[in-house]
Amino acid sequence: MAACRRWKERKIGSRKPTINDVAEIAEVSKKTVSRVINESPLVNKATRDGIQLIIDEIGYRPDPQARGLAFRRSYLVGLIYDNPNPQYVVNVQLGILDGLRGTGFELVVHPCDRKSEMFIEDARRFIEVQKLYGVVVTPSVSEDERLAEVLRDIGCEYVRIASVSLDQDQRMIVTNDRLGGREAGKHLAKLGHTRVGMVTGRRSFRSAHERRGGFEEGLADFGVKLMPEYVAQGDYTFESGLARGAELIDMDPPPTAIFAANDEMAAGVMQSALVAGLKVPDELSVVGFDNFQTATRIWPRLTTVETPSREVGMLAARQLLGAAHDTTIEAARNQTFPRLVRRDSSRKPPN
Amino acid sequence: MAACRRWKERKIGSRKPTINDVAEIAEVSKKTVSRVINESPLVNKATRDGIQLIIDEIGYRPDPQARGLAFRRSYLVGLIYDNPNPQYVVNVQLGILDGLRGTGFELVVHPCDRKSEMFIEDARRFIEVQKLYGVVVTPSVSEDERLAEVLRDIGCEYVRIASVSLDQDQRMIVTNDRLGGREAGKHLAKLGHTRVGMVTGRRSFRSAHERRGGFEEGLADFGVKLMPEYVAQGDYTFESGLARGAELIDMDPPPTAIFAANDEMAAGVMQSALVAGLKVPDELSVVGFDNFQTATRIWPRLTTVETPSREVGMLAARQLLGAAHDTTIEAARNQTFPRLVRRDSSRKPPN
DNA sequence: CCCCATATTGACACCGGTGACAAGAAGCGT
DNA sequence: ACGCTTCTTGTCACCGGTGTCAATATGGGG
Repeated sequence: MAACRRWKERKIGSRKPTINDVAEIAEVSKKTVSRVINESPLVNKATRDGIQLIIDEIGYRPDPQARGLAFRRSYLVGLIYDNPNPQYVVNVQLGILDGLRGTGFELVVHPCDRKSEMFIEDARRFIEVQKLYGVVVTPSVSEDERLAEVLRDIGCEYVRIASVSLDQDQRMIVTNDRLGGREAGKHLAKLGHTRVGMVTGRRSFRSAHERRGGFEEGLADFGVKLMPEYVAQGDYTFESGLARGAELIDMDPPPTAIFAANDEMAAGVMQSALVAGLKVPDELSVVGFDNFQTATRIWPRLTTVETPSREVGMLAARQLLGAAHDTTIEAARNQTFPRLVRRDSSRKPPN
Repeated sequence: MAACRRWKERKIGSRKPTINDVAEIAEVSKKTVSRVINESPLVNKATRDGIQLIIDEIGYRPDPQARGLAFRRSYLVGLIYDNPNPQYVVNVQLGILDGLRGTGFELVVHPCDRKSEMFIEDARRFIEVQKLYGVVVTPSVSEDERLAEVLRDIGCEYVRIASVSLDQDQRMIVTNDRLGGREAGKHLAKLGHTRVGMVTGRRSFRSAHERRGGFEEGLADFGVKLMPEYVAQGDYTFESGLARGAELIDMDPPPTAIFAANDEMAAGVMQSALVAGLKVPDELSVVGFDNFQTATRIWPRLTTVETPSREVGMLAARQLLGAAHDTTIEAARNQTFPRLVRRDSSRKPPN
């Protein structure tokens, strides 16, 4: 084998080795080498081993562009998102990369603006031009059926991440936000809260309805009812949490606990409580959703519901590739479950 | 022109049009079409216009893979980072995408672990295999000279983002953290603080030294000295801010103001003040660095120094591509300047 | 020993672009 | 009219892989 290293020095120099180099050294046709790198079963074991040895020795890596050209698709996976929360995006990204590691696939990011009328055409062009192998779509774009249709139309593999199953086909990772909301509701009800408020998420996000619905269910499990007048419409921004929180606190009587549909809004609610001179958690309990960094940076530290977003990304990537290497040992899970993280912003109601 | 659309229907069907289709419709050789899409000046204007019309009409987009194969490089830009702060990463990412928009380049993300011994080889493989056109490197990997050397070695375009200029060649975006530290120092000194503490950043990060050095300069501008015993070694994590903050507060006499080298640590310091029953800003002023979301989520809202990270990303992308389209109208700026954001966590010292 | 099915390999065109170079047309001076 | 530039375009091989199909061994049955 040292021979082939010398061979390499002389013949290839510092150039990146190609399939032709491997073929020449192994004295076989490039097609045979191609079969080896594609793990075709039609190669004699001895031949395969010999070629593999040479490949390892000279450090040959097939060129994804050439391969893609011949295969008519690339070794790229796209991440389509319009989620404004950086922590979420980065976590999902990391998760996808976890799932992609060692597969030769790379991740191309593509934020988009769902409000723009061009975004569908944009995404389509992006996918078609790059011949993406597949894409992962996060909320809230993942809820756009037009996009899903385009994806099916152009025959691109895809996985949608969403709080709830959106279609019959299984190309989804479901985060079960409803169960998360339920955890929050049960938690507050068990603590003894009965006059409970909520700041909901942006109406156009599916998760907003799931989280609210789940919350009501969780309360109902303990016979507590979420009264409509204690429900304020937020939009997942800190500012809306601040404003709606202030309104709820201002009611007579005020709620003894507020569930905000995400941590950003929960931080807003806590700040409005602070401004109003209300002590959290003694006079007001607050529960959030997401368990992002903010949850532990504010004081008191926020009780919240966590969705394992990095794991979600990994599962999405696995599912995407599973469609390729069609036999992953086990069918990857296609959903995750939220869990309650108890911290210092919730306790039993006063008196 | 309607003719060529009909032509398309009949001949191409729903297939993605290729350069051959364009050539056939225009009745020229594919090489001429190639010249048009590459904006070669060696094409007759009439010919060019005719071909361009057809291209637009049938919606032809050159295949980046084929182009890349022939050009021996891809139309991909890599982002290499190991920065743990999601907000920073996302901002830079968005900025790069801003700078890439409309150029046909796409962004491939590649987080890495600087502590791993393989990370250099990893990055090299990533770049070579994907034949990246260029890469953007963020702190703190950007400070790794071995990586820079590898990049030069394999002839990959690159731009390093760092707090201070690291090499003679101009492949950098400099964020001038020293000036930011100075702003913080001047701010506290002007408020009248003289017994000032600091929690520094991780020693191995260049920015930590810049921010500290700048801070000392800013204080010195007003005759204030940063006493070594009031300097605590942090590592940019919230936890270190919490611990070092508690220690500083515990000193006798305690500092009347603390500058933390990033917002995460500042949040920690503020939490430790809260725990110690110290009122911010009345009894203790706190200033951070970064102006990330956390700064406005905690209470009181944090006075901090902002680095325009999205703009940094955009400039990096521009500079990268500037090397390609070698005449951008004006030489893009290659540095940014921090600015102080005054909020509620700093005021004049007590008594 | 011959015939045929199976296992293994290679030849060749092709994916969709590009570079190098040559060829044809047009304009110019003589 | 002729030779020489300059402008414009085309031919052909090539980038580094793949699919198709044919060619060549190999082994078992009659």
